[in-house]
Parts: sequence; structure tokens; C-alpha cells
Amino acid sequence: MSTSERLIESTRELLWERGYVGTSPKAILERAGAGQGSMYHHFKGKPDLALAAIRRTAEEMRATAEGVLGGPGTPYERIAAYLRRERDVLRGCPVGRLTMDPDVMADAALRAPVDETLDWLRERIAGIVEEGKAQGGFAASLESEEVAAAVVATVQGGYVLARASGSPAAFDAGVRGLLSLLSAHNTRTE
Amino acid sequence: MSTSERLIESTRELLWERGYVGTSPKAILERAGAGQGSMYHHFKGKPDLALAAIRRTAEEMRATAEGVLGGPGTPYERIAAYLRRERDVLRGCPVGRLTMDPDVMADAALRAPVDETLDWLRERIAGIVEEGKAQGGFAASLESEEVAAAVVATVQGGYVLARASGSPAAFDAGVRGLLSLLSAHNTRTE
DNA sequence: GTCTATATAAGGATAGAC
DNA sequence: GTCTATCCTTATATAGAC
Repeated sequence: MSTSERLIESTRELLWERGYVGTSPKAILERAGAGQGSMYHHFKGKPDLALAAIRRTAEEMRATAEGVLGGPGTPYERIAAYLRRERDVLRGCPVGRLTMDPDVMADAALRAPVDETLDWLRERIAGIVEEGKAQGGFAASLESEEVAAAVVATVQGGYVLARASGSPAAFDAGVRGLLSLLSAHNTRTE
Repeated sequence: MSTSERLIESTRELLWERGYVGTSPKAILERAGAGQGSMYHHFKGKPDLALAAIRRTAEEMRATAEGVLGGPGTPYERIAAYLRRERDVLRGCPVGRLTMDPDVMADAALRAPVDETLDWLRERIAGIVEEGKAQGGFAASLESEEVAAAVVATVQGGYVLARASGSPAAFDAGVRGLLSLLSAHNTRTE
């Protein structure tokens, strides 16, 4: 792996573990096994490197979500698969956590990938709910954008609960709770 | 307000805005209008001051939640009132956001109030769901702990979505989505 | 109790040698 | 491209005067 690649990957890890504010160039360099010269040769500085890292992480999250949401099954099953997908729950969401980072939110460039990814996710799920309504699986009374927001919020909030309690159980409980409520609106149970 | 009080209040504000890692003693002192001597006279250091601030914030959040959850109405109405309670959505949850702070999570003392508060909240709501089941308002098939986790997660995740999109609308959408799912399990609609 | 030094380390970046 | 040296600022804390 090239030095530039190692810098990006190390930054991705540290942003996930410690956030932007909590990540120093020094820590990145140590993890990447690179010197300062390399970092400032390949990137303009911390924000520039972080941008590359955030963009990649956002893309990855999108691809992972699409892999499940675009898979086989009824709309309900695809949403359930997304919610139940295997996760490193205690590490939190590498994208969602950035919303709590003041320096990320204050920088339009750093913030854009976060915003776009979470937005895309909600729209993607809302579209699946619409599919379900059209096929008759989901009750027509459901507001797809609202259900989608509840789904994504349950995941993002689940990370918070799990990290607070130090156990993935709270995440799983939230997911099961939401699915139990949602399944009542799903008439295609074959 | 005493100097000690001003220090705690300033710390509370900064922890909310920037988290623990992003808050420096210097910034606290400036906001409190105090000198370094005062801070190190009243508190052992940054972690000690932060602990006082976090404890107070946690107590306040609990009192606010109890004010709504312990209010009048059916179980469904009380949970709905909690979800719809007025919030400064874009600021996020002053307790929940600390779960993304590595230095808070690494310190058992700082972490305890966060853990306890979110735990209490889930249990409190689970108890209300149980009430609803006993009274016949909620379907007996609901798992109260799971529904409670979904409720709290929707709130915590709603903050994430709202901050990402820069608008409280996403929070409100998630809340409405969850309530629309939950209301179908509520037979006391008088 | 509060203030002003003072101290050590870390954050973040530049300069220039190799 | 990468390294080391150097720079200025901030983070966090201590010491001691008032």
C-alpha cells in the first residue's frame, strides 16, 4: 500500500475511533508509519487529508447499505435485512458520529459527504417503503419519508445506546422494537 | 452566580457544543470570565470539572424527561409527549453526544452518568409500555424493553439526522414515523 | 479565592536537506 | 517523495504573589 493510501486508511480509523477534533496529525503519522514530510507532500493539511478519508468512508457506507437494500426479498425483508445487518456496534457509525464533531460541521467540505450519505440513505429506504405500498405489502397509510427517517434514526440512535451501556444489546433491542412495530403494517408475510 | 457555578455552567455549554475532547480549560475560563487560579482552586483539573458538569446535565435531562413521562395521559400519549417535546434539535443531545467522545468513554467516572441516564430513560419508558399493556391500550405482543429502546434510539438518531441535514425536519420526520407505527398498536384512541 | 507567571507537552504547519 | 529541524500556538497544569 502506498504511503498516501496508508495515510488515508489511518485517518479513517482514527476518525472513527476519536473523531476529527480528537485526531492529531501526529497520531495519524504514527499509525501510518510515515513522517510529516509525506503527509504535507500528499495533502494540504489535516482538513484535506480528513476530506479524503471521510469521502471514502461515506462511499463505503453507501455501498454496504446498497448491498443489503438492493438485495432480494420483499420491501419489509430488505429493510429488516438492513437493520439486522452485522455491525461493529460498539464502534458506532463512522459517518454518523461526525455529525457530533464541531469542526466537521463547521467546514462545508467536510460536512457534505456526511450530509449526502445520510440523506441518500433516507431516500433509498423511503423508496423501498413506497415500493411496499405499491405492491400492497405495506399499509398505504404509511408516510414513506417518515418511516425511513425512523429506520435510520433507530440505527444511529442504537449506536448511542449501545455505546452508553457498553453492550450491543441495546442496539439489537431497538432494532427488534422497530421491526415489531413495522411488521404489523406488513401484510405480505409469506 | 459564584465563580464555581460559572465554571460548571460554562463547561456544560462547551461540552454540549464541542464535546469533551474539543473543550479546553482555556475556553472554559474565557466563557466563565475566570482565571486559571479559580479553576484549579475549585476543581482538580479538567476531568473533575467536566464530571461536575456532566452530572448536572444528566440530572437535568432526567428531570426534563420525567416531567413529560410522568405527566397526565394514556401511556401512548405520554410517550408521544416525550417524543414531541420541544427540543433544540440542532444542538443535539447533551448527554447522548458524550457517547461519541473517546475520552469520556475511556473514563469510568465521566461515563457513569451518561450510561445511567440513558439506561434509566429506557427503563422508564419500558415501564410505561408495560402500563399500557396492562391497561389494554398497547398490544400484549409488544416487548416493552424493545419498544423503549426504539423510542430512545429514534430520539438520539433523530439528532444525528437533523444535524447532518442542518434542519430539525429530519428529527420530526423520524418521530412521526415511529409514532405512526406505534399508534397502530394502541387501541385506546379516545 | 483569585491573579499572574512559568513549565512541559502536544497540535499543526513550514523549510530545506537528502 | 521522504526525512529531520524548526516554528508558533494551544493544552493542561503548577507555583507563588496578592
